[in-house]
Amino acid sequence: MERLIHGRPYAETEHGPVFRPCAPHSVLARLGDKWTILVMSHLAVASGHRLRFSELKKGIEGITQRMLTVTLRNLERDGLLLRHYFPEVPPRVEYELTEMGASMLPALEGFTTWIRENWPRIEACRRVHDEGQDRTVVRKARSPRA
Amino acid sequence: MERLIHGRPYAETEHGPVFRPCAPHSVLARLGDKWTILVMSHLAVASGHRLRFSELKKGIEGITQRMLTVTLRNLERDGLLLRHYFPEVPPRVEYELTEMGASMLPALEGFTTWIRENWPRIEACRRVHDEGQDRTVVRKARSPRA
DNA sequence: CAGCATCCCTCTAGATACTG
DNA sequence: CAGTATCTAGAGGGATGCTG
Repeated sequence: MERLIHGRPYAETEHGPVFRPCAPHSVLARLGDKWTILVMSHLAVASGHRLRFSELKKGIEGITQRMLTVTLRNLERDGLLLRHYFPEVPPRVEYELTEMGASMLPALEGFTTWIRENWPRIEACRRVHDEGQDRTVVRKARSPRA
Repeated sequence: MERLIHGRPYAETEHGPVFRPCAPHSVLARLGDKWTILVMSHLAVASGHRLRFSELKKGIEGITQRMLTVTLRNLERDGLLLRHYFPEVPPRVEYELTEMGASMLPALEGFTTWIRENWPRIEACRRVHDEGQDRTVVRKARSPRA
């Protein structure tokens, strides 16, 4: 028996529900990395929806050449991004979201709205929780991350 | 000047758009980790919307005690999860999503729908791309991850 | 039962140097 | 300009052992 809960497929078994090994996870993991969403967002708002490597690098504070390259290659591999190479001297490369890539951000919009609305509360919860931990001993914060 | 694009705030500068240091990223990074969504999904569909530690462990294939504990503590820290401790012998602990936690999965639904619809295409793109790389030399696939 | 503590290994991101 | 190659520090995650 296959059902959907919150858009996720799962099977009902005798031991309770079991969720699928999770195709969504692979996508969420990609989005959860440090630079992917920033790159996609910049391409989405760019005039002509295209940007050169150096324009992306300038527009994204703190990204290194290497990480920009890696992020772009991963997006290209997933079919979310096109790479246009112009063999000039000096070389010019332009990046552009594919149709699928461009359709992803609007699909995410409902969730980003939720995040914006709930973020202050999440932050407040973290502060309260972390203070409660800091009795007499300084402990490592649990995955600060960002 | 502050605007919204796809639900994300950004500022228009003389050098082009600059996105905020990204509150959403911290949330997406949490969701992108290996177990968080599985834990939340199980709690969402559980009868009574509560599960014991051991029930979660049994319901999530492959998770270790340590990772389940870490995941639960992180969710608790963010105010997405409540921990109910019953000082019996042997001890019993039940976990339950908070109102905020329960509201997160429905907010994510639009996006998980997008993922389900586009996942086959993403997979196909990856296969094609990876084959194109495998000329004469076997290279490491770029972040297989899942 | 529901954990915490510890060890260890892998993978990632960042820094740096070099190149077509 | 737009990368690639290499090195390293640190986080994430698994295995194991111990405990209130």
